[in-house]
Amino acid sequence: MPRRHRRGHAWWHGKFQGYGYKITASREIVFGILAGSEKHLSAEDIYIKAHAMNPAIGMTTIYRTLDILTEMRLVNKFDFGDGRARYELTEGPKGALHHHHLICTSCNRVIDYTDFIDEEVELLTRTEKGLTGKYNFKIFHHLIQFYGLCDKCQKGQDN
Amino acid sequence: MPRRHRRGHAWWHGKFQGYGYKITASREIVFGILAGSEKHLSAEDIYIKAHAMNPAIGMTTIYRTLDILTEMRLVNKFDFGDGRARYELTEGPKGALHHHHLICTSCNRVIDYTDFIDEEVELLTRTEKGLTGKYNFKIFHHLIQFYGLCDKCQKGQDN
DNA sequence: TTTTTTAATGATAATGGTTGTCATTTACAA
DNA sequence: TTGTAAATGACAACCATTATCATTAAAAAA
Repeated sequence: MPRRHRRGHAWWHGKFQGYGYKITASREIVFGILAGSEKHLSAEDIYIKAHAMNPAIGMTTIYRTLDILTEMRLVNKFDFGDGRARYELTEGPKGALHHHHLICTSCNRVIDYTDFIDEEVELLTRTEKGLTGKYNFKIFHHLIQFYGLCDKCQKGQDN
Repeated sequence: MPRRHRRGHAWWHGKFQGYGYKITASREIVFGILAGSEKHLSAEDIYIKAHAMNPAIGMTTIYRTLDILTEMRLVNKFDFGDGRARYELTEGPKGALHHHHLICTSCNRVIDYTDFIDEEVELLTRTEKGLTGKYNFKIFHHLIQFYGLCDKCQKGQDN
C-alpha cells in the first residue's frame, strides 16, 4: 500500500479542519455508516457496524465522534423516549431530507413521515424568523414529533 | 383529626379510579406539585418538594407516579437533551396551555414560547388528521422544539 | 367498623447508556 | 523525518431510571 494519503477528500473534511478536528480512520468510518444508512441509528448500532469494519474501534470513540459531529451540526441527535439517543445525518447526498416522526408510546416504533412537509416548512420558516427576532435565539434545527398509538398497538390495547 | 375521608374529590380522582389505580397521599402530593408549578420539573425537582412535605416519600414512588400520570395522559414527559426527563401537567386549571420550547444547545436553557401558536395549531390539526388517516396512528400529543443558541451563548461563543 | 384482599410503598440493589481518566498511539505541521 | 497536541481504547465511574421484595395502606367485602 502506497505511503501517500490514502483517502479522498470528502466534502466534510474541510468542515472538520475548520473546527480544528483531525480526520481519522474512525471518524471516516462513523461518518460513512451514517451516510450509508436510511434510518436513525443508536450509538450501539453504529458501534456494531464500525466494529465489523475495524474491531479496534471502541465505544468511547463512537460517542466522541457523534458528539463532535453533532457540535458541527453535521448530525442531529434525537430522543424517542426509549432511553437511548439516535443519530442521523443532517443532510443526505441530495440536501436535507426533511421528515418528522410518529412515535408509538406503547411499542416505541418510529414512523418517519414526509407528508404535509411543504406547508409545515412554510410555517416553520415564519415561526423561526419570528422567534429569532423576539428572543434573539439563533435556531439551527427543529424537531417535530407526534406521540400516540400505532395501528398494531391500538388493536392489542391491553399491553 | 376526624377519622372520615380526609380528602376532597379532585377532578382527576375519577380518572385514577377508571384506570384501577388507588388514590394515595403520595400521588396527591405529586399531582399537587405539578399543578402548582409553572415550569417543567424533573423527577428530582419533584422529589425535593415532595420530601419537604412528607419526608417518608421515596424517589421510587415519584417515578412510579409520574409513569402512571404519563400513561393516563395527565402529564407530558419531555426530553431536553440534558440526560433527565421533565414532566408537566397536560392541562392547567384553564385547559391546555399550548406552548413549545426553544432549547439552547450550549447552556441547556429552555425558553417556553406561545407565539405563533394559533397558526401552528391550525396546521398541526390538519397534519394530525392527515397522518392519522394515512398511517392509522392515533395521536395524543405532539412536541415541537427548536434547537439553537440563546442570546447569551451567541456572545460567549467560545465555550 | 372490622376484616380481607391486593395494590402501593420505600429501602436498596441492579441496570444500562453515557462520560471521565489516563497511558499509548496517531495525524499532521514544521 | 520529527515533534507535539489531539485522538484513541480499555476500563472505571457516573447517574438517571428500574427491578426486587418485604412491609404497609387503600378500598372492597363482610
